[in-house]
Amino acid sequence: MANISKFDREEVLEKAKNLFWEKGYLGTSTRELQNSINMRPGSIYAAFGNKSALFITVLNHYAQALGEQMQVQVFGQIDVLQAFKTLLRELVLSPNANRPSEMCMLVKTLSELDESHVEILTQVRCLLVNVEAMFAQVLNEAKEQGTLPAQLDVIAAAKTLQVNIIGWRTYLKATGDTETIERQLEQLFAQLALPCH
Amino acid sequence: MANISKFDREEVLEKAKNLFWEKGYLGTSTRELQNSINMRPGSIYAAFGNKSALFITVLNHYAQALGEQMQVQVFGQIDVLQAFKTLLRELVLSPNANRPSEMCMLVKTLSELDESHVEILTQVRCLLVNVEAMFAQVLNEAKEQGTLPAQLDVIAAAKTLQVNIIGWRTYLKATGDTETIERQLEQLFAQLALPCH
DNA sequence: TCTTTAATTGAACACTCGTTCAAAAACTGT
DNA sequence: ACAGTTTTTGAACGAGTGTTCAATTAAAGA
Repeated sequence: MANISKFDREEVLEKAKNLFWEKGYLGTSTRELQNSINMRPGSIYAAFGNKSALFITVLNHYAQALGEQMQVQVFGQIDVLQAFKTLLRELVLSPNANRPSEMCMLVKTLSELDESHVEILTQVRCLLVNVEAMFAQVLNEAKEQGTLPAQLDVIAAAKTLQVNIIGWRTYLKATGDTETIERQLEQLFAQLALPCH
Repeated sequence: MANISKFDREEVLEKAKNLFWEKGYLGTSTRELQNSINMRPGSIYAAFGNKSALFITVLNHYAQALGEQMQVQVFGQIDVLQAFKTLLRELVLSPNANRPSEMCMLVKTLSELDESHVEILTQVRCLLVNVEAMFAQVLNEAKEQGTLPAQLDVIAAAKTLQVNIIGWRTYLKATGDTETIERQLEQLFAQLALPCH
């Protein structure tokens, strides 16, 4: 088993992430991967196992980056709800960011693979649960900060957020209609702030 | 150019649809396709061109079936909105239906492919626009029937429906949590019926 | 410095991919 | 029944797939 230095490993995972994110799991060949991360097949297999194991490692790397971004840009802020909305806008509408794909990598993977790739799907499902939990955590903290009504069902609202974000990013890839999504995002947050529903 | 009888062609497209829908465009090999539709490569290529052309034909077949279902099960009914809601519940929650995938085939395709498959993506985008237009048509008719308020912005509501359905089906593949989606579906229709927002 | 251990290389493997095409079979019209 | 046309067949092609492994290079320890 090979040992890559922590710095290199980060860089390698970042490049692999960009390629996988853009082309998908099936659409990415190991040959492209080799060029992208500048490693020869033997080294890759020594360090990561095989294609699917590398992919799962990349998925975890992707999710962890998201978690860290949330930690810094949301939970570290005074008004958590406002910060969350800002991050979401940046993440979904991304006016400038040159992401490999408009889609969330987790959702893209969930969409492209059938149940014959159980290991990968299981991991994706697990990571999506984590994301939803983070959303719930944000909403809870917002409740404590008084920016959301006390009666709000946080669990249900987190699920609604998840569904909408998935829909938004996919819809954007289909239409590019940012105005509509901007409006829907605004409307959803307005709805959350309502005393009851 | 081969000519398949209309009956056979329908059957072939149906089987190809089921395979492509389950495994995706990249995940389906022409070899599997040959077995599934029981045609030899030469015949397939004579009848449909190549893999991507066959796939596009299948996509159109898929969308047309959806359109016909809407025509019969929604526009043919007395209460259009109610019928639409029923169809949606069946389509999204599908308690018994053994569909090849929980996901919408158009969305699955949109998700899995990057811009290197322009022809396919373009067709998917076009078909999704048609679906959204059908939604708008339903809402308009519901308005005329008085089951939706006159002030409703039909175009915006159709987009909201589209986004939510995409989100619901994807979320269901991730979690299998039908109760949540059932609740969200109910909530969305309740919201549409509100005089204003 | 020299031996031992670890990591990297890239050619090669067995297989699958999408696609083609000459030959065989099945129809058509007379 | 026969010639002409269309359709189907399936072996074969070249390129690409994920993966392996003996040989080479680099690192570590004495």
